[in-house]
Amino acid sequence: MSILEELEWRGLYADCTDSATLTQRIAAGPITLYCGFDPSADSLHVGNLVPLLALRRFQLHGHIPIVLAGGATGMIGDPSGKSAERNLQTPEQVAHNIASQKKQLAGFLDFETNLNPARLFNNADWTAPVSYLEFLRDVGKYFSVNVMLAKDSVRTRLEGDSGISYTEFSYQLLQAFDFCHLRSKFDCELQIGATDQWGNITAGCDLIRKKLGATAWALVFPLLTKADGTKYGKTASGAVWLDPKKTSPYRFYQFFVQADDADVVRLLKFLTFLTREEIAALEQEVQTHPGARAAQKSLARELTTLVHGADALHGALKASEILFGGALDGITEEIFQDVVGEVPTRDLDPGKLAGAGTPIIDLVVHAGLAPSKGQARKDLEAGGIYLNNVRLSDLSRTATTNDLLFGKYLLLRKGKRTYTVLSARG
RNA sequence: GGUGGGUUAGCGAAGUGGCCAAACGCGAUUGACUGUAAAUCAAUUGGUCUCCGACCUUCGAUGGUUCGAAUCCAUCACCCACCA
Repeated sequence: MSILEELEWRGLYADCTDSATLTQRIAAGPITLYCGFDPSADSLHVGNLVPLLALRRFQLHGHIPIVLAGGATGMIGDPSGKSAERNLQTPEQVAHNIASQKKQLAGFLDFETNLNPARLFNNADWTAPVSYLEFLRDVGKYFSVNVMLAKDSVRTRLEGDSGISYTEFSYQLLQAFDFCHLRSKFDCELQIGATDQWGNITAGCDLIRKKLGATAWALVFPLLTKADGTKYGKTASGAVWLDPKKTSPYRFYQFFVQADDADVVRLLKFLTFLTREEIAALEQEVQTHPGARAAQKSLARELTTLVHGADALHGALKASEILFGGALDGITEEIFQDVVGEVPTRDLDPGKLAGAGTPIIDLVVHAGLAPSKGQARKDLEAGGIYLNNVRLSDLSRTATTNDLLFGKYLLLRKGKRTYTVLSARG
């Protein structure tokens, strides 16, 4: 199966500038391709996985992937998919974000192989030295404003209330310049991205044709959305990050375990390297034994291993067992330590537990599980507060030294799965 | 610039002198059921406390009338509509 056929069955093929010639080109031998990543945060999130893994899929098929960090484009801001003008990031922010993302980007591709090593560039390297006058003459001259205005990303903004600044309007030129540069210096013939990048990518293809008289292809895949049409990768508490400091491996694992039945097969195709047969088997499972959620668990296992490694997966599985398993009877301190690492932790003055102890309600507020004592009381009355995984019902209940696990921890829980560990050491 | 209408809790929206911490809907939180699901049902949804009750702070802002104001009056700010 060729890379294009594989993308097709995975549902990753949305559009291509010329699939017939691209098919021929790919059959003829390894192709160099790239995808850019926007440094709008200091970590990648699950939404970035689709393009990143697509690069990896190409590499596995023998092609040469280039990861492009948007050190230049990140200074401007891509208007695609945005309904309003963005605030500019400071150069320090962009530099910081690039540095953090670079490490993550590097983890998904093989830079060491002799055959088709991946490469990583920062577009600031070739964009920053170009003067404004040079840019207008060498790049701007090839663009028709009429065409630029017709791009979706620009048109929706012009039709909306907020308009678009000259800065963001110019964004497509910068991205086109990148593609053109990579085409001439590194023989990069293909750019991939999500469908919202179509306009920016084809701008590059046009520039390459006009300026270099060469061919280049655009290949885009669908945006990762849920069955209800909303954007995938967000939870109530924000994006799901790849950085373990921002989203713990446990939460990362749980995010995928909780995938909807209607989404899980598509997610397996988009985000894992499982084979067609393996995914078909899991799809069968979803239909015959939905309650077992084998597909969700496979998805979560695959991705946690891929992003965080086997050890982190082990910890996340153990923590899940405890946090969803119920009673804490007989657990060892070693296993509990996994939980401590995966759940928010707050310090607690050990003196507060001495003698009569501290009311549970105060601890719930201290742990950040309730915004006020009144709310904490209501949660407790409704049976939604657990100490060490035992439901509490007594309003006047206090926590004392006797409740400490291993002499230093209190495991406080609200509802089914919101936990905080109170650490009373020292 | 003129005339009229509006600004109420996370959002939408009732309330036009006391029974208003403010109907109702959505959202959110908790519980039951369940598959760590969906749907459904129930409770809660300004704060404090000695919590079946009491108190404190809220209805754009400030000041006033009144025993009593989200509600009446004045000024200011912002939004909308129509007219120029």
